[in-house]
Amino acid sequence: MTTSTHAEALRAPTGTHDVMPGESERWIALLGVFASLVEKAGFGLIHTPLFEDVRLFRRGVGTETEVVGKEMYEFEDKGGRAMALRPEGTASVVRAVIQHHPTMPFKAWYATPTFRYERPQAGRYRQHHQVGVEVLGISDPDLDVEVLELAVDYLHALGLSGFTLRLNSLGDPACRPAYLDELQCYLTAHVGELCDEHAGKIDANPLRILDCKRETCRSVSAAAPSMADALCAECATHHDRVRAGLDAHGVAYLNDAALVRGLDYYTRTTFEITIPIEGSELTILGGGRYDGLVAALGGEDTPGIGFGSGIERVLLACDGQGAFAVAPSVPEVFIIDTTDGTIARDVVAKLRRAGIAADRGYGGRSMKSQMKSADRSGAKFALIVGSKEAAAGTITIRDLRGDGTQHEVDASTLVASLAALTTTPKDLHS
RNA sequence: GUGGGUAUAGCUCAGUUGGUUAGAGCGCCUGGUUGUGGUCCAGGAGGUCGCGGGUUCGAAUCCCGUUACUCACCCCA
Repeated sequence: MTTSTHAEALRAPTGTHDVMPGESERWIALLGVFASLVEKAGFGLIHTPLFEDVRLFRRGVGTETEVVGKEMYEFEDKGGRAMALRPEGTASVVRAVIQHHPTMPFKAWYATPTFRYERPQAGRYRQHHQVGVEVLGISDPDLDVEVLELAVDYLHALGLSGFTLRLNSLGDPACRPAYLDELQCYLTAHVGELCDEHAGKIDANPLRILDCKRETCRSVSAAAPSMADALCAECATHHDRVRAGLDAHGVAYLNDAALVRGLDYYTRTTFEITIPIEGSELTILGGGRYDGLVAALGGEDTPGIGFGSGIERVLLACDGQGAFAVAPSVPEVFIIDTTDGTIARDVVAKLRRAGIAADRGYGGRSMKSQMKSADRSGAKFALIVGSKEAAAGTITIRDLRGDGTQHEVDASTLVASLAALTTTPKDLHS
């Protein structure tokens, strides 16, 4: 068991991490919570490739975005094709919809690794994992409310609280271009007051500046024209209906006109959920409507909406709140065989086929050391086979979690004896 | 991409103004007689002190470089 500490030792690449047994039980449980929630709402699981033609993300997410412009894992395959590891979940789903023409509405959920080449820090990875949902084919604002409620219900189902839902409308092609012009004019007039970072971004991404946290930009953006005032009648009506739905259902939110998302495809409803983690606010879920995306990627004009949520960040938040603790799985019984191991070999197989979670000791180690393994395994019972039991055709069952009582049963009735042991206490008390 | 911090045993960390065979706790292994864990006791395994170079009689300790980790900015899940 000697491991090298040399520099050349292989390790997980920067920004990636292993989810080891002991921790992975929690991942299984989280996926179970999410799956059962969204399946009840009519969503079906979709798997799409981890990598796609790089043009999908460039055209879908936008070349000007950080996510695509700077952070994408791009590579050329052996056939010379330009590919990219997915930096977000929506584009692939939309591509699949365009490719397969499912009947509308189309509702799908996913759980997938997501890749962004950036400097890792707390809650930020180069490979992280997201669960999410997408709905295509419906522009009804009541659907927006449903999707938002799913997001909130998911976090509540994990036991999280104290998070903030921010909501905004980014308008649509009827009203956003005019607003952007207006905003750019305003910003250009005040370019001298912007921070160095953003002074050069007025043309590329003016909305971004509204979200800058520096004092200089803040005072400029405070007086900037607001998208909320520039929404066309249709977008305003849509937004009002979404807010009315959330209000009617008691879903708390903050209407935040400065909320900007990092992906270009959003229209109308956009939102994100943040939560305090170790002193700072971390985004754990984000999404919105993307009514123009399908058409932009070559499909028929189809509205869409969805969200993605980072599993690592959500679990970090759970840690911070002591929420969603998941016990590691343990065997029900642990078999100890100090003879030649034949009985352990046969008993463990028999028990597992009977649906009993069973583990065992190996290598003919001493009774003491196998008992230690049994204890560590977390099993409720140790099944002991020594020379005495082997000769008599019996097995000793020892209670490891109670007072240590043990009794010898006939090997042929083991399964029944175990069943009796696990149900007897219940019968006595009821 | 920019800036700060850290790097010693599987894990969490000590290691004094540079000084001889590098330590602790936890974990792991083996024992504490005749077949029994969780407590206790004893013993044991396990470290080119991240890597490379320099200063020095002598470097885990000082200097430079490098890599990794980590935190923050940017951005985002």
